[in-house]
Amino acid sequence: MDESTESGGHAVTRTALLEAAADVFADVGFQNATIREICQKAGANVAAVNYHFRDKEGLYSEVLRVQGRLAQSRFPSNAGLADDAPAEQRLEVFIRSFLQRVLSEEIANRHGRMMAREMVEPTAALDQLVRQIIQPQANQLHEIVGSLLPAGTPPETVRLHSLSIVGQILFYAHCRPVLSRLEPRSAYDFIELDQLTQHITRFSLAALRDSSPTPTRRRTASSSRRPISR
Amino acid sequence: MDESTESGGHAVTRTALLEAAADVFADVGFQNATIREICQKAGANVAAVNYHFRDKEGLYSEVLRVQGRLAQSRFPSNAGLADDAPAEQRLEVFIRSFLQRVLSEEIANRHGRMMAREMVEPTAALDQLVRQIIQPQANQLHEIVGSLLPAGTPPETVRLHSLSIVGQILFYAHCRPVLSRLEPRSAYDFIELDQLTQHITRFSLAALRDSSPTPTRRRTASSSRRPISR
DNA sequence: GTCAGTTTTAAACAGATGTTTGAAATGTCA
DNA sequence: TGACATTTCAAACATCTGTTTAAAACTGAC
Repeated sequence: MDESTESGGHAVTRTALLEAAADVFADVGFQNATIREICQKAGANVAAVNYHFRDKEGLYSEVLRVQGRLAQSRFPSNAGLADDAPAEQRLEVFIRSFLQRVLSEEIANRHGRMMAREMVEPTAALDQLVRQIIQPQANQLHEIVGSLLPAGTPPETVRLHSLSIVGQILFYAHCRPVLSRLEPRSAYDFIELDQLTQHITRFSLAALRDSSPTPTRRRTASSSRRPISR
Repeated sequence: MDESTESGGHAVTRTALLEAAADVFADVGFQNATIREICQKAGANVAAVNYHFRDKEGLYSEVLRVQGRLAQSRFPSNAGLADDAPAEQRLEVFIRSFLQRVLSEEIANRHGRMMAREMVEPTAALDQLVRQIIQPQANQLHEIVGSLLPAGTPPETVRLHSLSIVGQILFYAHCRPVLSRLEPRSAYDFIELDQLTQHITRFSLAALRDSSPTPTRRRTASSSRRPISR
């Protein structure tokens, strides 16, 4: 009953389920995925999921685990760049591999799409994901951004700048449906990785270079200074 | 049977349904919302939705319509700013009201949250939304960004820069679950509108000022030049 | 070949959910 | 008031979906 370690033993059905489930979950998300569709794709009986993974959620979190490891080896964050490479270069590499992880729809990349969904409509698995995958990447980006900003920049400012970079990247993952409707015949549908990487890198580097003192409170036009209510 | 124009006649149930539905749809999205919960909140019978709006989707699109008009008057995009105000100022106002529309969780703002959901997990209503709401805003932003970039900047570059700005904004709307988990005790949960507006405005203005020639193709480190497959 | 353990299977179960129905209630207007 | 249309209601209907069950099929060691 302990399946926690995929302990060899040709569990062909189990593997087929993981494979099919990855496809379906990445395509339609946890909620909209049906066990029946997954089992059909896997050529298995409806009861197979419950037998091998306890329940739908067990299958989901296992898929997340497996695909996570897969993605990590497929698109390593540092992309084989030396740790002492110039920060500008490390930023570009970080942005490129992030874009690949999240945007690429090749078969290898169901993880990115699952992550994108998990960010917007979280399941119970998000906590684990944040700890194991998102947090380390955030730290890495903070380190890069920190070394691109003047020494002594407060951590909060570093964080805000990092988030501005991540936001630009994730936008293309989250809002693709809107983009393709905005300008159907434009290049939106057919984004080239290099072009996008270069734009976001340049845009962000320019912003970082020009980082004015620190955005501590300054009154501006028509500002109402009210917190965004929760 | 033609309810297309809300033709007076004190249809109290109809109104209550629209009100309750706006709450529920904004909270949990179209899929996860149940007619039974909406009707209970509205103090109406389960059949009421089908009677007044044909079906669940009819109710949804009507809610979207009504809330759209409401939001437009609540958070006007130009925020009462003169059309000939300096572009820098127009950008700041644009960013602030966008943030308000999308992030604010006050009662008035169910539309922003519905839009955010619609962008990530579209329903049939997205086409209409893009045409009526998103497209005009995109044009407005393009105009602002265009006038901040050197004359003669190709439209594609203007678009990329605009998207970088929108991405920063929407990030906070879409990824809040992740943010609050990343640093639970930090200011993530309690974002102040002014601080955020100022950061994104400065970040973007700096990037726009420094807009290098045009990011037309240049080979960089470890670049693989492969399009992001669809 | 037998037998214990594992895996698969068809069927049914249980609950949720959008929708329909036909009667009852309510409102409108002459 | 009485006749007609509109609106509400409880109940049932039809699907869909995750899960369980108990029997059957399979596997591998002896």
